[in-house]
Amino acid sequence: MKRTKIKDILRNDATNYQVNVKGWVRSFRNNQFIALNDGSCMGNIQVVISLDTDAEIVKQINNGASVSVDGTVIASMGKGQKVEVKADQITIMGVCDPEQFPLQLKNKPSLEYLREIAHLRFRTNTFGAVFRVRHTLAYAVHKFFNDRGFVYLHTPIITASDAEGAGEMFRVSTLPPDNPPRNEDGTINYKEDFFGRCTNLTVSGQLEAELGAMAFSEVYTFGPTFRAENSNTARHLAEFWMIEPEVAFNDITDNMDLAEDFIRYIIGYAMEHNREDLEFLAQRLADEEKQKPLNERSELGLIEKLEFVLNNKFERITYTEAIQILRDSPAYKKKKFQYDVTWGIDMQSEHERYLVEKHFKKPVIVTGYPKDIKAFYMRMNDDGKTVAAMDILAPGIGEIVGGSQREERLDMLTKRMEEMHIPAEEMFWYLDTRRFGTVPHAGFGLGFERMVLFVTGMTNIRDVIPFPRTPKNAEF
RNA sequence: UCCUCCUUAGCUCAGUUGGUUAGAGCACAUGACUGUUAAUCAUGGGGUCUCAGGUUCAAGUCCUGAAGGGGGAGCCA
Repeated sequence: MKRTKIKDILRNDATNYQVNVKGWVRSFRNNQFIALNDGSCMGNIQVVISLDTDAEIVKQINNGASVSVDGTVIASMGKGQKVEVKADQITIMGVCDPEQFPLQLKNKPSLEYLREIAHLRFRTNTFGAVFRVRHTLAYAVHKFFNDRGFVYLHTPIITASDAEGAGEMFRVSTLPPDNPPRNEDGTINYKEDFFGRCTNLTVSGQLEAELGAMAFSEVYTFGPTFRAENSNTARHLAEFWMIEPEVAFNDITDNMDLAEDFIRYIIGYAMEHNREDLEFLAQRLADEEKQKPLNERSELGLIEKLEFVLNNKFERITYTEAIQILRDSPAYKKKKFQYDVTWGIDMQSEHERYLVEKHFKKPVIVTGYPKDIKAFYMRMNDDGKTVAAMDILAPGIGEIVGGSQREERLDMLTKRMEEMHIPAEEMFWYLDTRRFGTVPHAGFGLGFERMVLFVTGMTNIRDVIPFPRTPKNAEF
């Protein structure tokens, strides 16, 4: 018989039909009742086995074992579930030695412990929910852009440009690490390397996406990104997924509108399609918050927070206004900030958190940053001091989006590159877009895992990517 | 990378001022029960107190160092 997904049995009330279900045992009670889960949804189906089931088989129905059950869906005779499967035949597909199985669900294993057994943690309610939501968000990303006529552009994973300046990169090389060929001055001779030059894993697909936007008008990338920074925080990964739309003819305001629509859309899509998972995660978060002192708890539950974001426009302020708000704040006057606030500073997390979590209590888009703290490709404003950058700051996460209108004027761009010591010769292909039919354009980068954090209410980025890569950690 | 805290049974955690044989719940094993809902009940096994040094008559407990992890910061998405 063809397998029926547990989700499909649970979501309709029909009874008295034959099914085959397959899955993993979550709980076995009273030598009779199996809570079976196949990952298709949060819920388990209760399988009832007959009292005369072979004792050898009963013995093998342990937590974690995989079983296949032929039976009849009936209205449940017990409380706690509407329907259940009365088993005619049960076979053990894979035994699971309870003495060795490291995942014992009844022990309330901590997130930190589960991270050490990341290969098994999908079998928990929490991670089941997180990764179903992650999937839905990823699907919604593609759907959003596809529905709006964007071209999904696969930008390279391996790049030779060392001019992006976005932090430390992972080198890609086939040279023998213990004895690489060297130039006369002792430096490594990359001419003998696989690509004939020094290459790295990408830190951003933006520059290439801009090339695509100069032909398709609107493109986006969604792929892995690598940063070799020694960042040990709950918000950083060495390997993460980034979404980078790039749109010709858009200015900074269009860019903000796009980012806001996009974020709202994918949240709404997850709310619609993963309601059960999100409700479980909301409850999990609420339970976790009960452990915290009152003043550290969030005012809104997870669902309420997401609904709030869906129903309220983001606050839009300029950098200059942000600085003014901070300087006028009671926190500043009482000298609560560790770092001083003056125009020109790169805002510290304490400043960003104050704006988002205390002052506005919602996502905030900050525009018009001083040119000196932003990248070379951002468009110079008429004041000559600020650039058309935008960061979106989210409560609890910090910077979730970083974007800008790009400098489309060749003379301005080359001037900025000179000032910031970016080698223009190596970037001829980038500058060519400004030479041959340049147009105003804008785009942004959104850290996918940070988005998943925001939607699931999880607090450590290592718990929203299946197999996290962080400094000193590349297990699995 | 910096600051700070933590590391005791398979998991989650107690462990008093340094003092006899280091405890609990869950998990696990054996048995009982059989419409259970993290099933329940009884019995039982299970410890290099993270590691390496040191102080002391005596160290899970105090000191030094290392490793791993958490929280915060920086860098950023």
